[in-house]
Amino acid sequence: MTSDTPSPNGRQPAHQDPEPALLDLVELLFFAYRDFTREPDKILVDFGFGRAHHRVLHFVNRHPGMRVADLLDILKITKQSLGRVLKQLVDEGFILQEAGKTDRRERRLYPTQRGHELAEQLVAPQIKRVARAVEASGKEAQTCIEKFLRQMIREADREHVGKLLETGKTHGDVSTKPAQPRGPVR
Amino acid sequence: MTSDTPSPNGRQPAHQDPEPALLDLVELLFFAYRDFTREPDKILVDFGFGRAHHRVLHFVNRHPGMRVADLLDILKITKQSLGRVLKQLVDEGFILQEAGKTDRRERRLYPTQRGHELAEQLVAPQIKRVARAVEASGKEAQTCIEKFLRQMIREADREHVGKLLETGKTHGDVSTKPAQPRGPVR
DNA sequence: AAAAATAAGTCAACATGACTGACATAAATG
DNA sequence: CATTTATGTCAGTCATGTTGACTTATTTTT
Repeated sequence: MTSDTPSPNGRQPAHQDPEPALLDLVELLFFAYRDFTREPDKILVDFGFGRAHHRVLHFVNRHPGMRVADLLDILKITKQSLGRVLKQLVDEGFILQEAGKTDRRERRLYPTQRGHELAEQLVAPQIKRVARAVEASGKEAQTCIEKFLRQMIREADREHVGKLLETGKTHGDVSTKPAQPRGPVR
Repeated sequence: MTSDTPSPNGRQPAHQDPEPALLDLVELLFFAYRDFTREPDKILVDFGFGRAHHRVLHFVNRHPGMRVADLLDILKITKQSLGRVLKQLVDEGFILQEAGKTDRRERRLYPTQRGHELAEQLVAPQIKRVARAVEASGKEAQTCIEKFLRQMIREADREHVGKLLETGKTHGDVSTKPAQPRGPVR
């Protein structure tokens, strides 16, 4: 038994939180994320896709020329799991594969026109939601929100993710030079 | 084709973002959440449970006396899905059910001692992670982070969630009066 | 008191996306 | 030539979600 007085029937009273505001953040993060993924999920249904497809497509769209190994590294799923959704995306013309120029074992991944469009369609409601939330929080809040989210990433990955965000900005095709892979969404 | 000049082979160049900082937030949210759920996931394995169990147990622990209908309402999953994990949690002694005092159709849900302890064990790393991230972002950041996360919740649910967070603070048992249900985690 | 509505539980069937572990192929590297 | 690497694949399993129809107990409404 804990410090709380237990009911005679073995039930437990609600937990007395040492820092209620932090627990609120924990729970708000759940709700925020739940709704953050809702709109894309709805869109995906029409394409017969699921979340996994979104992740992969988002990555590849933001990082044309990304390798399978890079995806595995960031999604942290198994080859099997990735292989299944990737194959579907390729078969249905959303992603195309190409042998690496310098290392022909590699399969470089690129979004097709369709893939690019779907990726945009999926991320649009997420950007809109974030944009509105930032505005409603006061524009100056953006800095601390970004800081907070970065700090939420486990220390071992933090720098890596930082680089991914950077290289995501440098637009151009990366088919010749590996380039750091970058973040998915959801 | 979009405004970007497509490669001759049908590949698409990386997307030129209208507001790169917002897209960063979108992706950081993914990474933050990914790592936010990692530690509880690891713990759950030892109990033969998954994320669904975490959600249900968290709810019930924070809201003793919650009804099945309340859980369904907030988790937004089907009775079948909830039923499966709830049954496991009951069978293995983490949650107990009791007919409502005023309305005996209801099944009021309560954490047992074990359930209470597991819920605490699961939320602990999440609180720790949030606490550290808040501190590293400057303590004054907490306000705008909370604002932001609240605004990320879809408008239709925002007030409801606000109430849930409130009632979660009022500690006591709610077996006689329904009380607003409250937020899960993850 | 009979009828309707509500809370919960249940059945059967199914889809998605994750897992494991072993193995195959092609190509690069030593 | 041997080894390592990048990728793909086979076969099977599990967790968690879905749908829709139906039952039971109980409360509420007419």
